Order: sequence, then structure tokens, then C-alpha cells
Amino acid sequence: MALGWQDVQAEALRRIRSREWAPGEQIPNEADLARELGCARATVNRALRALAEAGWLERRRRAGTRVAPAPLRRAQVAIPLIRKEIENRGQTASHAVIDRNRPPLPPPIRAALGLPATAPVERVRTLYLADGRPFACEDRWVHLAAVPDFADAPLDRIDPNEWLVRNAPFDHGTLDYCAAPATAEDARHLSCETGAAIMVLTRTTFGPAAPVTHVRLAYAPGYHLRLEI
Amino acid sequence: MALGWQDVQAEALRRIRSREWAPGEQIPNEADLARELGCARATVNRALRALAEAGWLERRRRAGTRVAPAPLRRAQVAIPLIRKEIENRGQTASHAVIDRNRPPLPPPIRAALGLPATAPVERVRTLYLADGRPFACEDRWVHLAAVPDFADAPLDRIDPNEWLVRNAPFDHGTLDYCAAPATAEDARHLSCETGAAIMVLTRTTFGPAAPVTHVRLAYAPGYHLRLEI
DNA sequence: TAGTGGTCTAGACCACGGC
DNA sequence: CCGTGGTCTAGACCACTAG
Repeated sequence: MALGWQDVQAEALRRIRSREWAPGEQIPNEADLARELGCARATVNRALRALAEAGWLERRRRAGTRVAPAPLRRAQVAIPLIRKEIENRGQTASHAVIDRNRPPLPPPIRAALGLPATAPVERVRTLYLADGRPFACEDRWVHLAAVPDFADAPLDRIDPNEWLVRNAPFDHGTLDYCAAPATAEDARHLSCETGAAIMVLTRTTFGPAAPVTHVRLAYAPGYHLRLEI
Repeated sequence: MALGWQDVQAEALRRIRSREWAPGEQIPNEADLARELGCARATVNRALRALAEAGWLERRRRAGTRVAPAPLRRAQVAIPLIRKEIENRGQTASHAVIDRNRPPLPPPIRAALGLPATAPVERVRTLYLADGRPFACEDRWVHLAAVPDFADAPLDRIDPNEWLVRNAPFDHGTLDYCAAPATAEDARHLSCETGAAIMVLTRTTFGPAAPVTHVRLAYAPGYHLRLEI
């Protein structure tokens, strides 16, 4: 025998794909499957749980396990450091801080972070370069009450993205990618034309107790976001 | 006691965040943790495995478990049916097939699918509408040898995206989002201006044995791709 | 080669929620 | 109510790999 959970998963997937288990249909319960396949229920559980997480199955107590009617698949996107993203392309990464100061918090940023107007924030604008050519430009607001040490971060040596990832790991957050025309300022930093179609990532991250940072990242034309499914 | 794996996970996360377990540092092995926390090793294993999958820990046999130096977080993006995507916005979805035929396979598409020039393919162009207004336009190539029934799919009643998801679940595939200027044809279908910044999704999916479909989906201006992390 | 995580087992109890 | 998945346990063996 020696059936592992991956074998059970493969067999279940085969039955789903061959329509032996049709979409929407209830499949045998864990105990029966374990008996049929000759392994422990825990092994079947592990396999079916993985398939449910991948979107192939829907499981509910008492109601049993069903094949997802329209398999909702989930793709994973790794959120790498910008530096790594550049190096993974085989290029050399560098960065330059454009400016760093503490202007009043604009209402849209304040709303995204959920902070009062008086909250202490630092704004840093940074240009990321790949082989010396503009890769992306970043407009970042950092909540100093959540990350007091950021005020002393040596941003000439380590970029803001990497400093924060290393020093202020976050709990959760949201990412929003959209296509937008480059603003005049984007165009100046990225050496492209105003109005060029560029990818803009807006990201807000939160720590256990308080918002950490809000960032708008404008990628130079030609950027691709790739996902595997 | 009654410590569950989620409790163990929470405790581990607390230690990571509090730097009790510093980045890059090796943490106690599973057996020791189980003894310390008063639960079975399997419970600790489940908790630490989940943290590793989420990017907080790096685990290797013999080398033990370490706190990830720069937590590489992964975000999940659900790949919904276009119809669902529209309905989730509270709008009414509809679609219209623009044309459907069997032209020769252009080299770029052929390369993406990894098919010979003679492979039987059907091309369908479709416009997706939200509340009657253009939402996205799709240029799809379907490998008929992998999905013979597609030739008879009633695409006036069910859109190509949904038909394929329901009738030809795929194994794996790639997604590629990029920002691009709308072509003249995109602009005509989407009622926007030529050159407007739009999001373009290129997706290729493969079945167990053969490529299934290659699709270019151009979203109307204003589309956002949102991810949670 | 020894220590670590990866996994399987058999059994048990529990929580949820259709019926 | 009671069947189902969710989880815990104690023990065991295995696979990998750093030292």
C-alpha cells in the first residue's frame, strides 16, 4: 500500500477530472474513502483539505464534501522585495531617495490609513533603478507611531521597502493594481511620456494594532505581473 | 490545556513579532515546542507548516526551522468567472459574441500554446458588458483537440469563459497582467479612446495532457485588480 | 551519521449544522 | 438528532541533509 496524502489527492483529482465525481455532486465521506483506498482517515482528510483550499472541493460539516460546480481557482502571487524583483530579472538593483519630509497628511491617504489628521507621518519618495534605468517610482507614507525607528532608517543604504519588511513585518493589508496614464511627475521620474500606460500598485499595510504604511508604486512601462495557477 | 493548532500558531506569531524569535534565527524543534506548550508534536507541526506556507518561517529537514529574514508574503487572488466578477460589483452581466471562426493560428499564439501550425483551433471574440456597458473584450483561441465539444457550445446563452470553466477544468496555467495602451480595436469595443491606459490580462491554460486555451482579455479603463494579504 | 521535519496510523472527542 | 468534517494524541517510521 503505502498511500501518501499526495497519492490520495492525485486519485481524487483524477476522479474529478474524469467526471467520475461530477461537478456539484457529493463525494463519499472521509471514512469510506479511507477504507476504500486503504489508508487512515487523517490521510484522506489532508488530501481533501488541500483540494478544498485549491478550490476543487467545497466541504461543510454534516453536508459532506462536494465537487465545486465551477472550480474557482486561486492563483498565488508572491510579494517580493522590489530589489529582489529586479535581481530576479538578472539586473542590478539600486535606488535613490527623491525626497523625505513630513508634509500634512492629505485626506485620501489619511482615509486609506484610517488615521487622524494629526498623526505623525513621514513621506518618502524613492526611485528604483534596474541596471541604472528607472524601474519604478514610489510615493510612501509611513505611520511613525507604528514604526518610530523609521525616522532614523538609513535610506541611502537600504531602500524603504526593504527596511520596512525587515523591521516592521505586517499583519495584513490590501493591494490594488490598476492601469493608469503616467502623470507628469511619473513621466519625469520614469523617463517615459506623460500619459503612457503604466501599472500602478497601491498598497496599504497594517500591523497588529495600527496602520503601518501606504504606498503608491508606479512601474515603468513594460512591467508585467505574472501569476501561476 | 486544550491547545489547538491555531493557538500554537498565534503563540509562534507572537514570538516572531515580539522578536523573541528574531529574523534568521533558528527556533526550537517541534518536539521541544510540543513539550513546552503541552500538546502533541503533530499539533505543533500543523501550526508551523501553516506559518511556513504564509511565508513567516523557513523549514528544512535536519536544518530546523528559522524565522524568515525578510518575510516573503504571498497574496492570493481568486480567478473568478467574468460574469461573477461583474455581479459581485452589483451590476448585471451580459455578453455578446463578436465573431467566431477558424482562421490560421498566428505564430505568437501557437508559441504560447505550444501547438503545431496545423492544430485545430477556434477563435472567439467576445464583449462582456456590465449593466449594458462595455466591461472587457476577449480574444480567445481554443484548442479543439483538447475540448472537442467547444465547437457546439451555445455561446449565445453561456459565455466562453464560463463554458470552459464548467466543461474543461484545467490543470495549470499562467496569468500575465500588464498595463497597455488600448488598440484601435480595443477602443472601438470598449468605447474608450485609442491609447487609453487599460489592463490587459493574457492567460494560457493547460489540461492534463494538452493546452486548452489562450486568451487576451482587455478590461475597460478603471478596472482594478484587488488582492488581500 | 545523527538530528530534524514529513508523514502515516488508529483511535478518540468535538463542533457544526442539515434533517 | 446524529452524520460529517475538524482536530488532537501518542507513537512510529521515513527522507533528507548538515556537519
